[in-house]
Amino acid sequence: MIQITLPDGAVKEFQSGTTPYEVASSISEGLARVVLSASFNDKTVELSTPLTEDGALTLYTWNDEEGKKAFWHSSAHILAQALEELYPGIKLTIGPAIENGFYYDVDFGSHTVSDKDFKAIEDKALEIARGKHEFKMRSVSKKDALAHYQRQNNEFKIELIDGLTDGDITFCDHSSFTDLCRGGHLPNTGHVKAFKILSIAGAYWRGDENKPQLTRVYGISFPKQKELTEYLERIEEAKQRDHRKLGKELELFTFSAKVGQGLPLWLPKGAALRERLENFLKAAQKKAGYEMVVSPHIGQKELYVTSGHYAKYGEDSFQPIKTPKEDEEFLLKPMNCPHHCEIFNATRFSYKDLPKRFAEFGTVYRYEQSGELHGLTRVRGFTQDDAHIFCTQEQLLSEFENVIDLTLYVLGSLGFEDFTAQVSVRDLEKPEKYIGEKENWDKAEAAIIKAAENKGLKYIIESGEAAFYGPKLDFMIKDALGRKWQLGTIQVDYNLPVRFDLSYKGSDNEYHRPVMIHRAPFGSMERLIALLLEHTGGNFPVWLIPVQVEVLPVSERFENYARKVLKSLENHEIRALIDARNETVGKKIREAEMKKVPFMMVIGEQEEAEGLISVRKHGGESLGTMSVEAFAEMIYRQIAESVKPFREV
RNA sequence: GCCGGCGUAGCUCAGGGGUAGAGUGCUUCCUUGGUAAGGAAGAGGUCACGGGUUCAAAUCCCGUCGUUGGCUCCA
Repeated sequence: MIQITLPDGAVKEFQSGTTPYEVASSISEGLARVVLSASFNDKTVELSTPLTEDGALTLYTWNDEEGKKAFWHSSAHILAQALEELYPGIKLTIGPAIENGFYYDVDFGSHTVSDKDFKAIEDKALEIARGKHEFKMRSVSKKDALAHYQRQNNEFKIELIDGLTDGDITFCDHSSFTDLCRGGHLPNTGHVKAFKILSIAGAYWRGDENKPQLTRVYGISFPKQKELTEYLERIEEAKQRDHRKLGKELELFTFSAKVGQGLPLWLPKGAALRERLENFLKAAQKKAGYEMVVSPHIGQKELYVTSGHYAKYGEDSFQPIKTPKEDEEFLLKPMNCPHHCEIFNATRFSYKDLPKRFAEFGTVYRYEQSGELHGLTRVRGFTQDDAHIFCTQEQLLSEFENVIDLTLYVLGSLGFEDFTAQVSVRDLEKPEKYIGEKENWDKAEAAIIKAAENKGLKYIIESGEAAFYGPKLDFMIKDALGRKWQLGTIQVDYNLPVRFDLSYKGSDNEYHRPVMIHRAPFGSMERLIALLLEHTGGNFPVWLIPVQVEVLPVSERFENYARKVLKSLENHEIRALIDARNETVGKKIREAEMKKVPFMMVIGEQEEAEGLISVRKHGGESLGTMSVEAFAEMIYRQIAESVKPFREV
């Protein structure tokens, strides 16, 4: 007999050799119907794996991440079988479950797959699913495993098996299909009732662009058709919040092929929005002890050779600008740091002057690969809300913590509650990617983690995500479709101070090297506004929204009074427009609603007679009639409540 | 940069080897209105660009540019 501990702490006794599925059945018939996978002593097992020792068993259903993972992993097997049957001779590589669905990377040989093939693949997959084929794991010797894939000429699987230890190799069979697999499946294919191919994409073998490119087939599957339909509807809804769509509708920004790829053009409403955001941050930075500086858009090539950026990115950047003078070359600035280093160098500072905090909304230009450009989130010209803090080693920790405070204040004020704090450290296996001394990297990484700990920040550590000159604390935010983007970033840098020979006079009358913190709470104006659009669906908070009020005269007879109201609103610093077109009120309201204007003022006979305004909120709620002054009071109060000033330093 | 999709009126999109379509916006007129679309008329397109196939190309093929879903990259 064996003792099985269940998640609720209950201990039950079973015959040795009992399977997790049988345990589920013993608990209830209902559970047995919905159980999808299991883990035993924190190791993934099949539901059919006989348990032969005491241990803790967890059963997973569709409502658990682990259950979904098994579901989608199993679906990847089904996809692979379907592909193999439809396109004989293809080579399978890897096919994991992902956050939403699964994919399989396949070498299709000479066949080109396109969306026209999706239907056939889906039909075949569903046909396989309906066969209720059991997933069965079996151990295979390394020799047999290699022989299996040598017969198929599948160099990819052979490479995978080469990296495995003999004795640890398992295959999974279902129907007539066999795949190299670690396990974690559904009992059988019959659980999969809905199956959809989402897209295909090129993907490099092992994520290395120097290796062959495979075709990645993305799919998703569900236990019920209805859930697939709902999933697809959610995707469609998310697309309604796409910042590229909203930016066009709300007249914030545009692109022009003539101006160039990835170079946004800001329309009046968008430019004014940027200005409000800049002023918001400037006010907070002023309280936090920052000083604004200004640096030019270009710098001599030598500047970036000194900083090390030229060696790292020179080839892949906008190429140097020539001048009439021979051998003179300038680069469009791809970052502000070197300029700020020279600003620091312009003055001899004593330890009593530090920290120096130089801030600039600096526009930079980076030649991003064409395939990387994406709306406003990845562009070739963008404005960083940049600042560089030059401080002593002793000040580093508290300065870093202060920047965390500022960043959290900024994110909070803008309503970004759901972010991931990511400590981006170097990849210890690829030291060639980084510059600087190991001790300094150790110090810098330790300082970031310490600061995050002190601030009680919940963070994750990502290796290999550091900048080439130093580690970072990045604030990652998801867009409408769940893609993660880096907004705020705080970086510790021991390298540029050396390269620019920065120093300050210490209390010992000796020169010392300052430490540098790079930081941008927004990240960039462009990306911030993109994410803000996707998070709010364009319903910005009142203090930010381009048009706060639309004045809607009921007919031409009331246009004069409506214009007086408009003037009065403007005198109260309220951003208002008038819609004096020859249209019905209903139509004007509808359009103002669609433009997401938070307040509408319908102006007719009654309002004019009383000298008041009647206020309708976005969404339909009526606030009744009031004076412009009373309205202004209300809106001021609302703004004051939604965006509080940064704490005094 | 690589793999796939897409590019038709200002915008959203349908169509598709035989003289270019809708809705919306725009202009003008009628209507003078009360909280999510009042009515009529009109203007507006080298069907992204360049080649090719064909009696005939917006449509099929190739290339370029732009865009988009991924991969790689992201100072």
